[in-house]
Amino acid sequence: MPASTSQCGHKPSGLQTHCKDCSLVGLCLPLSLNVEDIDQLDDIIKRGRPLKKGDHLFRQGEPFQSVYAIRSGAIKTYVVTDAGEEQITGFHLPSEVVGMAGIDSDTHAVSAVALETTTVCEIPYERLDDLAMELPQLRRQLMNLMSREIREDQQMMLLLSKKTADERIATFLVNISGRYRLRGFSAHHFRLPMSRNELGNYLGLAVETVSRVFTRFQEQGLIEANGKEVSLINPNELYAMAGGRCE
Amino acid sequence: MPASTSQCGHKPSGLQTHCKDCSLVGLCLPLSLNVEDIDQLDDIIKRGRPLKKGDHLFRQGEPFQSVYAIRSGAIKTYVVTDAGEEQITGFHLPSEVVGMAGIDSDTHAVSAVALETTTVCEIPYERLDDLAMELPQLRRQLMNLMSREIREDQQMMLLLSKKTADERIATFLVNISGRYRLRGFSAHHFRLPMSRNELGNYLGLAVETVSRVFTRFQEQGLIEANGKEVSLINPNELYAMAGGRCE
DNA sequence: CGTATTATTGAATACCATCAACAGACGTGG
DNA sequence: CCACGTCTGTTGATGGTATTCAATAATACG
Repeated sequence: MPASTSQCGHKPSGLQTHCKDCSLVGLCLPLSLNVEDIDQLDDIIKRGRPLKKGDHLFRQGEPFQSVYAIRSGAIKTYVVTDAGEEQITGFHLPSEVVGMAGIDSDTHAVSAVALETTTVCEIPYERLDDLAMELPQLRRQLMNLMSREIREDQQMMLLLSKKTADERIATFLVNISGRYRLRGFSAHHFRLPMSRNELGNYLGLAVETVSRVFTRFQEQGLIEANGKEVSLINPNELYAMAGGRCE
Repeated sequence: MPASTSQCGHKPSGLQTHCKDCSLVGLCLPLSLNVEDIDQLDDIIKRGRPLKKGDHLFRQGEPFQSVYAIRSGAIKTYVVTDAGEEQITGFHLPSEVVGMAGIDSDTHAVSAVALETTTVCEIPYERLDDLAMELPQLRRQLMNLMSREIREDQQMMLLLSKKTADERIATFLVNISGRYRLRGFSAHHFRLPMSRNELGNYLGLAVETVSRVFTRFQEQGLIEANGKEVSLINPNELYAMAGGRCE
């Protein structure tokens, strides 16, 4: 199954696509730019060929030159400790921008890898920074994106520090459901792009715990799950269990 | 004891202080600005009277108007869940900037409270944003600050997700030690501005666990602790235990 | 079609939280 | 200055939640 891009009306943008034709223009960096400004941003963006599942977009420690907006597919970002264990820091869907944790150093702070076939827009940071000088809206949008990421990471700290396994999974499901809806996909039925293992890693749980909670949620009639296919049967209950704040 | 400002040569800046006279100029927002640019930044900064321990600098949900650079003292930031429980998202020392998680909304995303007598520089965001248009260095520094915060939050996610209680405390001690050294204070002897309770909350541990780890570390000759006074006896061992990455 | 990876389920263990009691620090007011 | 109450910190005993270990089942992949 060709994943997300086929689930709704989004056109999988071809290599030549421009920002103004992209269905994600209302969510992505160009948000609130006027037409001429969008063209300027468009000029500095490089559109590469698709990444296959498992391909790295960049690796922790590599020279930092660009940030990347996801056009289709899904990306996970992760950090590795000295001990070699990895911590997934985020799953990223179309319109989201990855790589911003590397801005203040000359190397990438995280690694980014495709979870499925994925296309991205590469945005050279030097040129983006120049452009941000001229376009106040763009500068604000950049700051907003980073601010939002800080807020989401802090919500994640809350989750990892205070929530039970059930609450973590519920929070995750409600959160990703909302993000799919924002992008025009079904909020109640979707295919998770990540494995149970990656989900557990991200949520601070063992794989087995993730599995157990999924089966328990099914027994309780909260969800139906068949591998990575998930349907939310009782979103309200999940939302309550998640403790409200999910986005 | 009048806390941090008396521990080394830093002059506790009076109300009239300007950025160019501030001992923190090499760590704070003005970093890498030239003299004239610093004056421009200086013009938009409001310097208020000190906050007493327990005073709120701002509260989650209040209108977002400014970010704040800490001049002396210490601040904790925290989020509260719908259930009313709080998660501390950071402890902040002089030269650090708080409030940036609220940039992309019109309300503050976290609350900020003084842990001891604290002075701050208020920086109205609208004017900072305007100034960022003219001063490329300032814009970069702002982006750098946010980028760094994202990285630190992600390291925190790693800690909360993967580390044991011992590793968490060791990581915290090594981290704050380095931050004190950066600011010209002793790296091996300091007074923690937060309670055991707050430390546990931040690190995802129960108060009792924090207490036990502190006593165990003392028995092992790693530290000496007397309430909030802490000496690092064997920093190398602590560093190893922390798993390297601490900043 | 066979192998490797991923997912599920069960049993035993470990780590930390919780509960409870006490000790010490702090601050207030007598 | 000391008595008092409150808050914070320490220590011990117990229990729960999630991990770990182990085995099997299902899925993906060449």
